[in-house]
Amino acid sequence: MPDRPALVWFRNDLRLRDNAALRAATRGGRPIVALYVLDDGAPPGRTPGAASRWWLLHSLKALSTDLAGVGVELVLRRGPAEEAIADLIGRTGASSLHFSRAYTPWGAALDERVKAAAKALGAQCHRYRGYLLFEPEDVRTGAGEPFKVFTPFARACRRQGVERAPQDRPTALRAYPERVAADRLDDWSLYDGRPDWAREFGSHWAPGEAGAEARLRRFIDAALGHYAEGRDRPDEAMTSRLSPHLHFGEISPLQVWHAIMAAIPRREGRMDAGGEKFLSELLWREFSWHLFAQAPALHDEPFRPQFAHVHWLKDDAGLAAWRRGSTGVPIVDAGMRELWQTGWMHNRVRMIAASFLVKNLLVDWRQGERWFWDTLVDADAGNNPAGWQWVAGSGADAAPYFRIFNPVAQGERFDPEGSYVRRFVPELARLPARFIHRPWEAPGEALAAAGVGLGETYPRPLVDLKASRERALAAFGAIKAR
DNA sequence: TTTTGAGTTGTTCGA
DNA sequence: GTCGAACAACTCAAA
Repeated sequence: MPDRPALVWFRNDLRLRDNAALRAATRGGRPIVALYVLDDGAPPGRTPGAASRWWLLHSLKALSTDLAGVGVELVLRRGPAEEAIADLIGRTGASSLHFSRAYTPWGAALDERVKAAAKALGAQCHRYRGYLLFEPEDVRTGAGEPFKVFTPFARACRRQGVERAPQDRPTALRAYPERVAADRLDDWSLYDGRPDWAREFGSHWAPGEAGAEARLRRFIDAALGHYAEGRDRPDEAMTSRLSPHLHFGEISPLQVWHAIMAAIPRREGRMDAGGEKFLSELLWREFSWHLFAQAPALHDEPFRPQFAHVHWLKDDAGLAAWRRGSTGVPIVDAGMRELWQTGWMHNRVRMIAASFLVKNLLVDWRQGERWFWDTLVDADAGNNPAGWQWVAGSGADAAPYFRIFNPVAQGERFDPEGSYVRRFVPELARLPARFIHRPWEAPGEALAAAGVGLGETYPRPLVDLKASRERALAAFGAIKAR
């Protein structure tokens, strides 16, 4: 009887390096069967959005190519995953199953169903960590409770430390010699290009493990040293842009952590500010998932229950204008158009655009979360709702509700020349810097000279910033009086 | 159990 | 232009 293969189930770990499941499956020189299943068990509304599907398509192509390079075919199947896995175990006689743990409530439930299915067929089931640096249940307060505040959470993580080292990619993979029935990637219609709304994505992103590693290297070489200040500047390319790569697991947070640690020069025990700041951002990702583990309805219910009583406005026209990037507030519109054109938005601008929707337009944060979920290539079931709840003030460790971003002040502070606005809102490109973030205050001659017709080539602001700020203070203030 | 210090990212106003 | 105070208590985490 030939060697019984090991089955590797790829999920959000679309990489060969530092992939514990893949590595364990190949141990002892067993042949492997590599599987990806389209359905991750997500409920309606949490299935991957359009931008995520574009990324997934290209990431799966990259993984298929990488695996083919070592003679292994990536078998594609539709879900339910437990059925696809049972079918493959039956066909190949696989004696073991290896996969990375999922942290979403639906993914965790799927883990259990898959375990049961494998066990029923006599296959050994092995689950590995990888998506996070710290397992959500491993970080606890002195009282044994999960954390609700970032700073003590981060301190606890740093105390625990990151002891593990990333694993190399397995050498000498052996493929299961027989062909297995599989779907064709093109039949999944992850992105059909009609219309070709993602046509620019390819010039901004390189999905796949090689692209992820190149992005990390470039970030460390070119930006890490200036990250502490530069990370807030949407007009400069100072952020890592690793978020989609991390989301799909083309690189592991452990690989990133180690690369940053190796790059940080230690000066008299004090670590470099940029590197330290970036490690802290990685811990924010951990914190989001730590919160998600405490609040499985994170995208749907406010972490602080009293925020369920905020009196949101139903403003479909305002919501539509926000989505389109035609609110009349330049930094907000630039961000929303960056999102549409590239599938990504700078973190600073995410906060500004989200604050504008939630506070100035008083639209329910869930509406914004949903749009980001559909349009971000890094849409993540932990980070996205946690970020929105932070802005809305309903999160565990959120901004106080009276902290309302002034998009003009933010624009002038973080995009001082207006070059970010000029890039994404070309109809304002010729306005002088002193008016670029407040075109409604520009004198007629300045507008005319720049070819701007307010209300014609570029909209007037949807709301008065001062008045809408007051309105938000009143609306949010009302819930604490309860 | 009680107490104490602290908490990502801000804005506005008035001196 | 710059600076400090007010904004609002509240909850968390640890001593």
